[in-house]
Amino acid sequence: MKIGELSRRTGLSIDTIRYYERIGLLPKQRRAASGHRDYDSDIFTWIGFLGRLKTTGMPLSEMITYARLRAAGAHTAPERKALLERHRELVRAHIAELTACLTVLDDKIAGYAGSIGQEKTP
Amino acid sequence: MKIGELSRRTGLSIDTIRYYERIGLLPKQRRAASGHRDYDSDIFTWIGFLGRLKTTGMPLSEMITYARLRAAGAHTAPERKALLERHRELVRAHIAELTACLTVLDDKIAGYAGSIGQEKTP
DNA sequence: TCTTGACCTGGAGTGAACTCCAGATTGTAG
DNA sequence: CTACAATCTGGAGTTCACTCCAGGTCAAGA
Repeated sequence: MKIGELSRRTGLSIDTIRYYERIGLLPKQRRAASGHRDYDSDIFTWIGFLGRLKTTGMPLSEMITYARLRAAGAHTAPERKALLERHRELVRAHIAELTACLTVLDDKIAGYAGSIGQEKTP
Repeated sequence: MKIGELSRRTGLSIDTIRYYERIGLLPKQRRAASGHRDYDSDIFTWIGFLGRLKTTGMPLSEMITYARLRAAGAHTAPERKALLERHRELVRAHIAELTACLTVLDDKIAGYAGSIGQEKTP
């Protein structure tokens, strides 16, 4: 699969894919004779996982750390596990924070519902 | 209250407070004779609310929209309410997304737990 | 009064994560 | 073979949300 198709199928722009490769998030890709990058479908698993990390707010720098550990081999598994566990705690905390904010939003909106036409709340 | 104290009590840096004023998130502040900004404690409510919006991922540009509507008077209440309702939906969606990712993380971590020492998972 | 710390402004600089560009190849449909 | 679409590289540019700086004014304690 060429980069254009990978882009279409992952939603990442072509530039982003090349950028991720440059910074070490994606492996230095094997090239076709033409010099064009040639991907096989294994890449979807990895890109999908990176997407999860990204969605949950992990900075690229930390994903790169993870990618490097992964590339370094099986003996880094404990470190990777620890990294994910730390991240999981952050995500949990973030969800809790968002949930609390949601309540505040609800209250605020409820306040507007009651006061439209003559309100004065912040 | 002067800007230094406000900074200490809100956790926003002095520069950030001035920046927020410049971009219209905080009102053009009344000054003491010295020219120094002079805040009263009403500001905490507003800054606190902005903090909620920020935590939930609202971009500054949209907070500015909200701030402008608020400053324009009570007749903008319906618009503000609609803005918050739209935002609330985004937050809900985001929480759902994070929760789903959390499950993936859990699985991944569980996978590591079972395979440390001889694994080969992504 | 002197000094030190807080505050002022306008503007430049920063880091994160892309995004775009020029100029050169390569691949492919007609 | 021609034209045009896709890809390549290295590097510059963009957006967001701050953060820092220079050069100056103001204030409060010894």
